[in-house]
Amino acid sequence: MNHRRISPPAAGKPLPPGGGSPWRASRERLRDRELKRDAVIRAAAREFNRKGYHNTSLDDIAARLEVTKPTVYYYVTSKEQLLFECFVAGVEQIRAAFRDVRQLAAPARERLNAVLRHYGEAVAAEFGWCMVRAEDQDLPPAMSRHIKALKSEIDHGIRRLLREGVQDGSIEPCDPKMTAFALAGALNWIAHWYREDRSLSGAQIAAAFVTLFEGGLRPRGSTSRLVARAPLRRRARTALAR
Amino acid sequence: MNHRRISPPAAGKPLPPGGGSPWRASRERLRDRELKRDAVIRAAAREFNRKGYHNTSLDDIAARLEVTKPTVYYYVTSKEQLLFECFVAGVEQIRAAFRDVRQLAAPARERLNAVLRHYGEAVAAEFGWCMVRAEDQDLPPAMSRHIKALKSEIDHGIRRLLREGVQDGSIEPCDPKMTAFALAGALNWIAHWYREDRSLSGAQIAAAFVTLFEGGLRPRGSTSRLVARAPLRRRARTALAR
DNA sequence: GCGCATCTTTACCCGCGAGTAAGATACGTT
DNA sequence: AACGTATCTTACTCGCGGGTAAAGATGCGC
Repeated sequence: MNHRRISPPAAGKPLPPGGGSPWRASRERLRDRELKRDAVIRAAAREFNRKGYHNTSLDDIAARLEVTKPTVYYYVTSKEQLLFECFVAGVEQIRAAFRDVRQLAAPARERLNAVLRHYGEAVAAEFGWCMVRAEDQDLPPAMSRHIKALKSEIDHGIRRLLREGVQDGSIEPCDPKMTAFALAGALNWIAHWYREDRSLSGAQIAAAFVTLFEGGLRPRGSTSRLVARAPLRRRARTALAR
Repeated sequence: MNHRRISPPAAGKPLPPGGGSPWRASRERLRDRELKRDAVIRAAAREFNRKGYHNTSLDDIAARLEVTKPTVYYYVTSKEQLLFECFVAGVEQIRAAFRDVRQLAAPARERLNAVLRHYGEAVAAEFGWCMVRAEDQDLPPAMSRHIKALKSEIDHGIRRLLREGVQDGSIEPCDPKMTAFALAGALNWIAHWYREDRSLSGAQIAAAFVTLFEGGLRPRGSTSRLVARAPLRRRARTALAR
């Protein structure tokens, strides 16, 4: 998503022709302010994504918006808040995925897959980096607690779906905690490399991952070709611990 | 691994009783220096792990070692180098895993599993955080390139094992690139949460992950109980895209 | 065209933390 | 004892960057 397409030109309603009440006018102004505020947050997300939180100065963000630093502070109270807002925006997409899926009648594994696909897309999207790489260390305690709560909510949402899946038989029995960590980890990690390698869309990546999660590496079905040709390699010299 | 158990008391040879040549003495001093240098790097790794790279000052590291900042600079030329050394130390463990496994006669999937187990343990260990969360953004170009090369080597090592597995039939056909990303991502992510939740050992986590990677979520074997009881949930209100 | 609110700028402050210079201390060697 | 080297400390420098004060610009209602 390119914020330039959205913020300064402000595609929305070009103020109603009837001329408005004083209230109307003030509401319009407010709307404008929030658009600009969003643009600031988006710009921050982009820069954080490019250079990392600590390597991004507010001057950088301001420059990217072609304004000066105090202007940024006019819309936001601190750098921390900027990161926080990005985080929340990213997480919100995932929470939405859980809400959507709750309405479905499908077995838990399919609902889980749907969530994971949205999850992966969110991580690959605008606020993915902020959502995933934001360290609670960088934020004041109140925000940090809030973020942890949100993360925990998502984590437990996944675990819950896993448990339900084991119950309804659509998921192989497993440790929900470890499994949730593995799934979320694989998806979160997308934020680390997707910046450099955008050869696939977020949706494609998510789909590929879900396929792996579902089926696993070990071949299914006909066990015939399983042992087909394990070529003899050099003699084992080291006993491989564990 | 607790560096206090290792570095200052210096478990190794307590200087040979024969008394030494002047050379001997100077060698002993050198040895001492390198022990201390290691202690510095370990201390840095611990602090980076606790508070993050940017939130850790060299004064912090020095204080942890009960020395002053210039002492740290006596053993190391910059903060960046500190991070770099930690990174390399962590990666080295994983490279060792690849070397070990190359000697094995097992099918590729088993060799891959062995690598992944070592990988997971390394991430959960002392330098795991540095290896995994170090952003190339934080390092000067030369180091950054070096790190990327090492990362790439590991990545391609995994992809190669995947391809070999598909060839020898021990691994279900898959996209090696995406699969490698997923596997490594899940394991890398351990570094994010293992600090807070140490209820399992690195080896246990790695084992659990490998089990999931191998088998996947979808139940195997008898398809009998698969459709057993998918309880009808609320009607689907939203069409779940994709 | 005046006054007021909104928005943006210029010009600053200031603390933190990386990095250093130069002097103490300890110790082995002669 | 006297020197030299390795090690560590005290006491700095200095720039970056988060944050702010206060003065313009812009525009809207009257």
